[in-house]
Amino acid sequence: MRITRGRKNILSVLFQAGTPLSLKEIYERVATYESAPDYTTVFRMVSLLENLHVVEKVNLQRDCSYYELRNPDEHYDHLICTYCGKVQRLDLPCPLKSFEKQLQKSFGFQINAHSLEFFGRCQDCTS
Amino acid sequence: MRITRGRKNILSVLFQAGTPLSLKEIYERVATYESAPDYTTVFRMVSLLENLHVVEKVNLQRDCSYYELRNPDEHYDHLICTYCGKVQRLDLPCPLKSFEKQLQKSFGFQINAHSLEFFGRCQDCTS
DNA sequence: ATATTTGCAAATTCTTTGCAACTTA
DNA sequence: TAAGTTGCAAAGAATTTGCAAATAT
Repeated sequence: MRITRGRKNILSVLFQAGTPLSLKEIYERVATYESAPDYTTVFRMVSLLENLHVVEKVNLQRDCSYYELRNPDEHYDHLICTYCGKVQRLDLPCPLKSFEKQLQKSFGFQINAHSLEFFGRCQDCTS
Repeated sequence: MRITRGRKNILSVLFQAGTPLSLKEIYERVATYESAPDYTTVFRMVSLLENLHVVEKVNLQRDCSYYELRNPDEHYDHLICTYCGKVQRLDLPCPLKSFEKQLQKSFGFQINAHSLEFFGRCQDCTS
């Protein structure tokens, strides 16, 4: 696998984002760089990164998929404000670790991953 | 709002399902009934029910949306087997109630809903 | 009779693929 | 040069809408 200029730029966009981005958003942001890759290239690059578990798909209950960088051993849960649209990562230790062990025991279900998103109203939209 | 035969049938399919269904699946199942509604009707009915909070959209990380009946005051988390595709409802008290309160306090984020799905290998696929 | 609901066809939008041209090691 | 990568165009698929005909109250 080759590290081309375009790919570096896509990674750079993802790295700077701090919040999940749609393919369209990645494409638009990367378009401001030199040698901007085309939409298909963004799609293929993100799919590749997803297969390598470097990028994770996040479901924001909108009309397309969103993606964010992750570490192989770490993943994020999210707080999604349905009023202003802001998406925050939940920077707390995931509350489901022990629950997952319990599930494993009671149901014999071996858990490899979970997705957890909270929807509501953020501080700015409450006050 | 009128309770037509077609709508009754759609509700009946959802009621009997016990697991989230895609629009296509609902359409196919309802097609075995008398006076089967067309796909668009299924779409519109399910959208309507979703707006009324009678039906909830579930993200199974597949290529389309899935829907299931819910009670106004209750909702389901899911165990999704990525080997055989089986989807089980999690019939345990949701482990996030107290965590949500904590979030409310520490982040000032007022939570209205969450989606929680576990992915892994079910008992049948482990043995 | 009036308002709602339905079916069909077609538009939209997101996602994905084929292939020839182009790079990069 | 040989393999991987890119762009363009177009295909596929899920979702959504317009509108006239049909139906329920």
